[in-house]
Amino acid sequence: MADPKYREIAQDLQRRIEAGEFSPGDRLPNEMEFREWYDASRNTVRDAIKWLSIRGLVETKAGQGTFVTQLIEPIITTLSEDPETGLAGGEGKAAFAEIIKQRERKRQAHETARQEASGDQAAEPDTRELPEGEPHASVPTIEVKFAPDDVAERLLVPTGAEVILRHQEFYIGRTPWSLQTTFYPMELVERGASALLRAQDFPDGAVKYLEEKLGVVQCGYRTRILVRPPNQVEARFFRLPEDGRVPVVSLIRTGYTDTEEYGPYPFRVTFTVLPADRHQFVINSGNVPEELAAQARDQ
Amino acid sequence: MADPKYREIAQDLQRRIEAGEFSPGDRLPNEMEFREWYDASRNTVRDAIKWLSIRGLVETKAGQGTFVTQLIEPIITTLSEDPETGLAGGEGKAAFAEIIKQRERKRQAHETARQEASGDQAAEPDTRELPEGEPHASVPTIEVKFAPDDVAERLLVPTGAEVILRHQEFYIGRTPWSLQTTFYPMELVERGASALLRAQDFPDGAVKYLEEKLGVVQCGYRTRILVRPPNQVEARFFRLPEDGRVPVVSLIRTGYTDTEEYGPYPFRVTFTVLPADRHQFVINSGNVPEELAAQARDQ
DNA sequence: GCAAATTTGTTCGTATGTATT
DNA sequence: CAATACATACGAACAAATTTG
Repeated sequence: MADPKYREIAQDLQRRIEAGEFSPGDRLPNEMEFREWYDASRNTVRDAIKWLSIRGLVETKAGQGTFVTQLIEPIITTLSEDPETGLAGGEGKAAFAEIIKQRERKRQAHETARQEASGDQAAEPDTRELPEGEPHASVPTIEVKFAPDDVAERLLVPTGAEVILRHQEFYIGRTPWSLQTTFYPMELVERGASALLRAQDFPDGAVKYLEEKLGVVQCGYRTRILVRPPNQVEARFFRLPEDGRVPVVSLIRTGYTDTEEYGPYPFRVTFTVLPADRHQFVINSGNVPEELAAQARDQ
Repeated sequence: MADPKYREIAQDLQRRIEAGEFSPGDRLPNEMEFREWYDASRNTVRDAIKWLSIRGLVETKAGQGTFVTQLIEPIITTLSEDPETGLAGGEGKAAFAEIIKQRERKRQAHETARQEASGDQAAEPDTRELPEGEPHASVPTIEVKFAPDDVAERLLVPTGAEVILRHQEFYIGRTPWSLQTTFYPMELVERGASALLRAQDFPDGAVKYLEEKLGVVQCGYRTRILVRPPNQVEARFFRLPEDGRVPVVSLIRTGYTDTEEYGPYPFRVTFTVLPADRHQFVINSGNVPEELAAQARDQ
């Protein structure tokens, strides 16, 4: 009992929103109106709105008003290998194919839904949109740096050893999609993989290049997934709301090779960062019947 | 340019914290002192602290003060199958073994670190602690319900069909760890799996039980991963901070079976919820040399 | 066990700044 | 340029949680 007033207001508003009194995208009454509704001061109303905003239910826009958050259609990334192509999910170009496929599925689902919509109590139409435009990558930026702790630990090189850093930004049309940074030990360049230092894309990916150039075959990889608040660079790139409510997912993928000469060792570590509010991930284990795998809406 | 005052203060404090002027767990000066430091009103100082608090850098405790957030040692869950045991990661009992193993590794790492600590500029000691006590599960609660949309879609039953819901809470010692709810189609009970309705644990897991009882073998499963704000029940169970800054990770795992009689079909869907600030996930693909897999600290 | 002191939390009022229409 | 709506900033008072004496 006896919640503070601003939370009572927030919860009443949450109830109203969830009851459908306001729909996603709707503008809410302005602060002055709420002041009268709830007989509270403007600051208290603002506290309530802030509480809802942090929880992602509403968004405020200076000069415009407060709006019920529009759900975002999540982009889904498969992190397990494709059993057919054997391709690693979630990285660079490999992910391009997936977003295209997902769009196609969505289009088909819409068709089906339209045909079935002869029924009356039709489920609410899914108005969420995937970002428009083609997926593409920025030109990579290259740096040679001293390995920070976490990179050194993963590449099994001494802290402070020189490593190559290749950084790319990915977009879907004009929507920022992901930030990706890969570290390679300098040793690969010394052994002849000089193209790692050139600021240009590898058409089939850097892993493929290393395989062809040096015979360094990726025999396996480990992906670590964690969730954290965005740093300033990330918040700006992804245009995340100022209030810091949207976390990012960080994928840390260490690739291993195994040669007779050197034995097994890690040869690259890739950090991929994505906003957590518009990305989901899928892992298939064993035999998942693709045709049944529900394209269920997310809870 | 010209950031608002409260953000200038917040960023100055962030810089000081990151520079080590205050260490994790330290109490910061109180609001009145900050008021003098920055020549700002108490409310402005509070706005700055709130900004840091949402980003997880500090925590406020009424009557005590504001503290630099203590890093939490993440619990790591492997979502790919164990190549030896073939066991699904992240679920119920299977996860118990992992936390035990992780603790053991941590203990060993500490030993090693102590021996190497003869060096001078020793890396800061990792003071983060894993939760104490043994992992254990609550007695399951059972319900028979009409399938909500998302469950129905995943189990390929009509919306509103009856399903069995088994819910459990997992703890490590007295620390809440995860909430787990599994839905089974009613049909499994009709075919004889009546123990699904009994409020008791399956010592080897429900999947094993269904295999032995009905010959329903899980041939594969798909795990969907998403991040979202906690609902009220989750926030209370996990004792998440009131300010709503800690999101939860939701794992949705659909298990498939494939029989000659019925063909392939989904036979269960499990929703697992974990706080995102103290959990990380790992997926192994291909051949990852276990002895090399870095126990790196997280960025 | 209680009372005082300390510290953050809530609520009001008011004025001015900034973004958008 | 004017009107509207949210954002920032200050001041003040009291409430609630916690520690300390």
